[in-house]
Amino acid sequence: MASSTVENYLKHLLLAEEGAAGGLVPMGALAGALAVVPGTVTTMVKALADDGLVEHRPRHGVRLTAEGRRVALNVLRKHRLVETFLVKVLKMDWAEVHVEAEQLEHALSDNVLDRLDALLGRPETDPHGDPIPSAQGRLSAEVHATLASCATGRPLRVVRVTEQSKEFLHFVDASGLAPGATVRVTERNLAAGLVTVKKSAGRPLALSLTAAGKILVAPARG
Amino acid sequence: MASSTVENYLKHLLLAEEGAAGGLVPMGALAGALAVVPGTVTTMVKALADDGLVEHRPRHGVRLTAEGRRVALNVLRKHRLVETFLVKVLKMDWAEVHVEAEQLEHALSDNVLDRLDALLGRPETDPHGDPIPSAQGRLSAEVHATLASCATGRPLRVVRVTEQSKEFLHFVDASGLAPGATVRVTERNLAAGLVTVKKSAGRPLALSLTAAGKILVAPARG
DNA sequence: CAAGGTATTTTGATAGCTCAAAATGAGTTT
DNA sequence: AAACTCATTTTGAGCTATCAAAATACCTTG
Repeated sequence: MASSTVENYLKHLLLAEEGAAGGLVPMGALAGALAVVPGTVTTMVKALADDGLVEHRPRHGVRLTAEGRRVALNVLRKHRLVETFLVKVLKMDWAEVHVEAEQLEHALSDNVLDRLDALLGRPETDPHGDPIPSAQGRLSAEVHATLASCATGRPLRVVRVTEQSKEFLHFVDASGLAPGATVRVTERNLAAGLVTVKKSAGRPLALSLTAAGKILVAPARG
Repeated sequence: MASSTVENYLKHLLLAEEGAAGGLVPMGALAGALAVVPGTVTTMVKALADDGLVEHRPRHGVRLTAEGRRVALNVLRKHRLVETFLVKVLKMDWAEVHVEAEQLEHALSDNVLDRLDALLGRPETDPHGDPIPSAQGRLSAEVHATLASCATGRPLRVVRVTEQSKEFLHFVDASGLAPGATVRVTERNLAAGLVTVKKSAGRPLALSLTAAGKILVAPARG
């Protein structure tokens, strides 16, 4: 069994690979994600490479092997299903479940996982709209537009929020921008780095481009 | 935060104290329960004593301090509530939940614990009939008779099964002796080390005294 | 091309938990 | 009392995961 440390390295590597050029993740990026110093990552990555879980290109970066990816997807599946359970069944605040799932994902057996999945009706996304890897290790790679990239006018449905911090999620919730909400971009001011959005029944709301970029959307009523 | 190793030491110490003469648990007993060598226990217990979680009487044994007991009860509460959840909500086999709970008990926050408790309707016992410590750390100390100690004839209700092994629990289940069942002791043969029991609608069943001693009962319709 | 800057790797240590095996203590047994 | 037995403790070592800080490699800039 992979220790929870190993599981965390692989999970963060998987997350970092999405959108990393060439799939090679720099050691520093991984160190940052795991909140450890770079030297520690070098040491651990070499051990993971010995176990065939990652491929290490010295001084360039690291990437998952097929086997490492398999393990990482299973951990991510646990994480997202646990989050879904905590929100749907235990009625917890979606801003709090990330930290809880961070612990539970390493303690859940595949057996319990599958029963949880069945209880929840085999959901495809978690409360943040993040896709849940299937038991077979398939991860939806749908690409979405963001509130920062959309033209003004058209109605949009929020489908995903790609940031786990409590503060940001509370803000999104309070602004009525959680997944499922319908909004319209009313104004984009790239120079000022601002976009303004409006819910059908609400006052306009200004967002930084950075914040808006974390809110993924799809055309509404498609 | 106590590491899961520390939590395990304290939990097993709590379990071992029940029924230990003078409340002092010999180092060897703890070593056996934790499946580590005695030297390891000596080392760890000294560290726990430094942290004020246990009291170590060298060459005699160890016992929980008030603080250690508080932590241990919280872990035991998590363990038993998780077991209850796994059986009641996820419909898992009661013979399998012990090992699962062994992992999950260390990953569950107090917050999640309380919501789980509420979801389950604040149960007082787990699926094996073991009492669940309250959030305030109160543990029911009810003493029960066992199938090995009861006189023949009177109707008895199984209230608790004090053994976690898969094999034993499967046997108990298959024999219809799970908590809630009603039985009668029909014969006791101390010389042969056997008791025979009978369910209202069933054939007689022979049990060793050892096995019968693990099945706790109360007078039926009392 | 030499000089700098930055990411990465190496080195030396440490904390937590464990084992094997030798040493010790304490209570019998003879 | 001397010898024996058994639990406990001590000693020396190893593994995993971490850090701080020095060394190294690579890329860019002057």
